[in-house]
Amino acid sequence: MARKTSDSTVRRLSRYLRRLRKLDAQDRKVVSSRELAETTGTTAAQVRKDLSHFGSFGKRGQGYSVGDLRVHLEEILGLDHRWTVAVLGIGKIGSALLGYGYFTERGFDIAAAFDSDPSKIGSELGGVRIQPLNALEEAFREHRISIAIIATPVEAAQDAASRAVSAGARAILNFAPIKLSLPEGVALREMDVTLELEGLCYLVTEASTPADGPE
Amino acid sequence: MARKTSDSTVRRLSRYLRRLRKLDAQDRKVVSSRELAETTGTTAAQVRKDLSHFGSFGKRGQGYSVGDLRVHLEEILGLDHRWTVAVLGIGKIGSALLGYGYFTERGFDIAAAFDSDPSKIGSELGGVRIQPLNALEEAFREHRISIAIIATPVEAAQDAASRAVSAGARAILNFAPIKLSLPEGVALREMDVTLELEGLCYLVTEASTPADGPE
DNA sequence: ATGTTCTTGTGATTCACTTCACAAGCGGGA
DNA sequence: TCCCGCTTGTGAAGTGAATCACAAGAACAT
Ligand SMILES: NC(=O)c1ccc[n+]([C@@H]2O[C@H](COP(=O)([O-])OP(=O)(O)OC[C@H]3O[C@@H](n4cnc5c(N)ncnc54)[C@H](O)[C@@H]3O)[C@@H](O)[C@H]2O)c1
Ligand SMILES: NC(=O)c1ccc[n+]([C@@H]2O[C@H](COP(=O)([O-])OP(=O)(O)OC[C@H]3O[C@@H](n4cnc5c(N)ncnc54)[C@H](O)[C@@H]3O)[C@@H](O)[C@H]2O)c1
Repeated sequence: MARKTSDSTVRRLSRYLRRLRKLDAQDRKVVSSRELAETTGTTAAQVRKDLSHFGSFGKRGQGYSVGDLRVHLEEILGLDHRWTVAVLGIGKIGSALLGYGYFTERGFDIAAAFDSDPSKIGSELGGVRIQPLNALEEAFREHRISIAIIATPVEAAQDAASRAVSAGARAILNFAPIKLSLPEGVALREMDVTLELEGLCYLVTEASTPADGPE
Repeated sequence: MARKTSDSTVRRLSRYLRRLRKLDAQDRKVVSSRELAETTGTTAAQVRKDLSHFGSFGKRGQGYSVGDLRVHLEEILGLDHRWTVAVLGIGKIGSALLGYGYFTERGFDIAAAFDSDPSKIGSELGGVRIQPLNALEEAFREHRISIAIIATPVEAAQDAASRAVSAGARAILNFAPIKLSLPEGVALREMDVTLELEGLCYLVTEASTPADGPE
């Protein structure tokens, strides 16, 4: 079964799942592609195409069973089990992540936190003890950590990421504004606030250029 | 001049600019599309296509002048002047943003911060005083704030965003995991950590399905 | 001048994602 | 049983972005 699902499809699937979990909590039994589309910001046809890529989960004339589709999506996305995560760099962003309660209920456990600053080591945040970098390899092995979140200063980010990968990380979520180079096969996503802000600037600027009138 | 630049192009332009600023600081005079591509994670042809959409800034056989191209990109992206930003919700994420020194050197000034918690109001963080929500309209007017960053709990996000828009915000950067509905013409970008994490889970899961062998 | 080398700018092409449109199918009512 | 309203699943068509490939041009050496 040769998958080749695009990033944008995966992002939408995540959104559908988020919605389905909410509907499930509200005891809704079925949902149509139209409703799912409206509440996640896409089109009904897109929803059906996305899902049809993995199987046919709906009933014609009726819609999708909220519970069933939820389970299917969790399986497709690999969210049918919990994931163990490590955070590297417990500064402003790292601390915020350790204190973010929502991760747990979404299936992510922050199992370890690392910092190079001796004065931070040993203290606890969000129930996680901050460890020195030399404890990294063992912690990754012990907790079978597969995802590392990089929240170090930009100069340290590449080293931190490489080390996490050597220790067994198979995916990196990077908060530092730098292009990481990682070995083939390691997944990478970026959270780049400045990049997004600059994108907004472009849109605002473009929208207010008086140069071109309507049409 | 009918622009219709795609999001992905704008994102790349931001990356080029980031690189150019660094090269400029290092006193590099010229750069080729090839080098720019390699250091930003794309292809030379893509770099040239992106730029050619706005004009021809290079010299054949030589490459691009770092300084000139930098200025052009700043102008294209609307980064040839400073932008004033407000943060709504000064909790874990909001505090991290107020303390993020890098914004200033990238042309963004956080001019105002708002929170609904009376115990936070009046205190200062990163040189910005936290204000009550009822000061929002005046502050937006006074500082001509056009970008609002939403860092409130998810339940408060829609209200906060709507209020910012009414007060004059033309762009929203949203950290809350919810689909905001905003009037036409207001730009929106999302920072959704959980969505990115879930995307990573999919990639890791997919990469390790033993089902399909190589090719 | 002429040739050589290098790199841009850009039509043409390929590729991938989105939208369209409709047959297939389900449930309910008469 | 047959019909009707509704929604899915999916080929086909449409759209837009990425890649290719090469002529045009710039500098420099001879
Ligand atoms: N604060 C923000 O709002 C914000 C916004 C966008 C991006 N970022 C990026 O996120 C990253 C972290 O930002 P921050 O504001 O939390 O920085 P910070 O300075 O508050 O924290 C960085 C932490 O990393 C630790 N550290 C340094 N070197 C390390 C190493 N080699 N291994 C492990 N830990 C190490 C430091 O001791 C410190 O505790 C930076 O790359 C920054 O550019 C931050
Ligand atoms: N902490 C994280 O690492 C993290 C990660 C991803 C996403 N988020 C999202 O970012 C948002 C903020 O998260 P946080 O962890 O900083 O939360 P938080 O609870 O630490 O802070 C929220 C702040 O918003 C304030 N607030 C509440 N209602 C408000 C209103 N109507 N107007 C203005 N301020 C209001 C609260 O007083 C509080 O100070 C949430 O939506 C969260 O889901 C947080």
